[in-house]
Amino acid sequence: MSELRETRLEKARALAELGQGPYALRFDPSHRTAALQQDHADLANGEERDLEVAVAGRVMTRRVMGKLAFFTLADETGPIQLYLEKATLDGAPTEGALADGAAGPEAAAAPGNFAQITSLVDAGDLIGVRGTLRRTDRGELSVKVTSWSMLTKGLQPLPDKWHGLADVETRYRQRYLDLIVSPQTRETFRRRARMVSAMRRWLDERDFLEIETPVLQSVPGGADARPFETHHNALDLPLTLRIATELHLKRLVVGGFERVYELGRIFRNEGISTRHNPEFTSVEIYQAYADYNDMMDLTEQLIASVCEQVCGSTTITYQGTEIDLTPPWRRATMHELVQQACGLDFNAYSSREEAAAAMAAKGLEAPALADSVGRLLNEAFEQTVEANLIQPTFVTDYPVEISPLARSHRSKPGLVERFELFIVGRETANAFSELTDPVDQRQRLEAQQDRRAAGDLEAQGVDEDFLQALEVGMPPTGGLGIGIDRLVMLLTDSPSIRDVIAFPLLRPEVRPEGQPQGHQEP
RNA sequence: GGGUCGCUAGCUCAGCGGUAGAGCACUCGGCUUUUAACCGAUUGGUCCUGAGUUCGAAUCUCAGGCGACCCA
Repeated sequence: MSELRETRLEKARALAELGQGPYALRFDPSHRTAALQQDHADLANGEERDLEVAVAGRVMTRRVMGKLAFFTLADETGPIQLYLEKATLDGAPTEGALADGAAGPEAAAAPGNFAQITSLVDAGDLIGVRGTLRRTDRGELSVKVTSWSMLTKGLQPLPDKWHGLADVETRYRQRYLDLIVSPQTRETFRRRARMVSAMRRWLDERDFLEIETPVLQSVPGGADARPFETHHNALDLPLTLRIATELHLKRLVVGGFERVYELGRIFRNEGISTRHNPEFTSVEIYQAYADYNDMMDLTEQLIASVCEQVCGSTTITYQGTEIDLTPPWRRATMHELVQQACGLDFNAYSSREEAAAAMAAKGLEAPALADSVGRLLNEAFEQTVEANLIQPTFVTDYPVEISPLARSHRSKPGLVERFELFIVGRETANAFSELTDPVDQRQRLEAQQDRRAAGDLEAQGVDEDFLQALEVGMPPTGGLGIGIDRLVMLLTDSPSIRDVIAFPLLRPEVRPEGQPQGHQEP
């Protein structure tokens, strides 16, 4: 059943007998393949260039024809063809083919060498080669190999070289295989890394200080979500994984850091979908002496800048739809948007019953948990507006009931100075003029706790330590949180959050009892 | 949580009640300009698991597992 693996193990033993690893210590590539492709684009078909190069990578394909063979070798930057000629590999040693002691003995030109590389090297193996450059008659830049060494023998075959890895489950469970054979997957994670890096650079350049705050917390807060629960043994202390970084970053603002941010992992004990993974990455940004209007400006500039750097433009295509991220973005209040979408003016309702009746008349659902006009407004928004906000839109001025950490609106009773950013129908950012009044904040959190007692598992608790910090005095502050994963989805045209998380959470794979992990057999 | 779809060789898939198949990969033979190399031969299976219906189940039914998508 594991004939493939057994065959490869035998080859590994044969290589060991030849003094060829098969698990080398190191190798010194002189170039990466993309650089060679670029630097020698001028080399004409059939021409050789007398430049000694050394490249290392994974053998992706093999084409053996008698006394000549072509392999495709890929390093991180891409592929290059290996030109393997029996006459060259079995002939007299050349000067450049001397063994690299640190890499172990190399098979330099010697009788039988061609047979060895063609019979002992499989697709999937990692090898290092030395040779000169040659562009073949068919126009493929190649390394004409004079010596080679096995760096790591692969025991498992690669996925189908033509169809690649189509099974999504395998792509998630064995992401390394996906990365080996799917250029698109590699590009997605490169782009993600560039995005995160660009974001940090943008913030650092503007004097924002990145400070890490605790993941393990006694009181989860800063968001409406259920936490993961864990336990500290030595202190015999129940703890939860953070559901937001908000409350600690605000403590830092109290402490005098006027511009802080944290880009890191958040954990929410919730369902999984194309937009949700239980652990995900957010960046929260706090700027003293700023309000939510400033944070809208900041959000536009930050995201547009990152997009420009990563995609080369602020106009992108997501799943076939053109998205224009060029600032400024549309700003509209939640009330306006709901009224436009379904004709209901929530300013006109003085009781929940009135609002619920109006919603029912429009065929909208009014769940029992939505026990106020404000919560119903939010319901109406989610049911009629949210999915249609395709181009970037700041939705502003939320009901106070669903925004316990945001400052009351300067002129609109019952509302707070809050916005959420929607792009392609998805919540991508959330921000407020922060609530700095400790008395108001206590009342808001206590109201949350009452809801929790009444059965709302996502309602927040009262963080006394945070309230104490507010009593010391927090400057007026604008706060912003951006969902990094959803932004990566947007900028990499990925339909699912699992496409932008290297190892998304999956149920453990069931394996036959007593069988080792992986696909190998006993 | 509900609905729909999927799970067959290492990979990509066909087969849909009558002996488990193809391409690629692997193994062997041939081949000095291939690039999905080609030609010939061979090898490879817990048809996701379990129960049921049937003379006979990969195929039909039920339950379960894992996944995808949609909905809440």
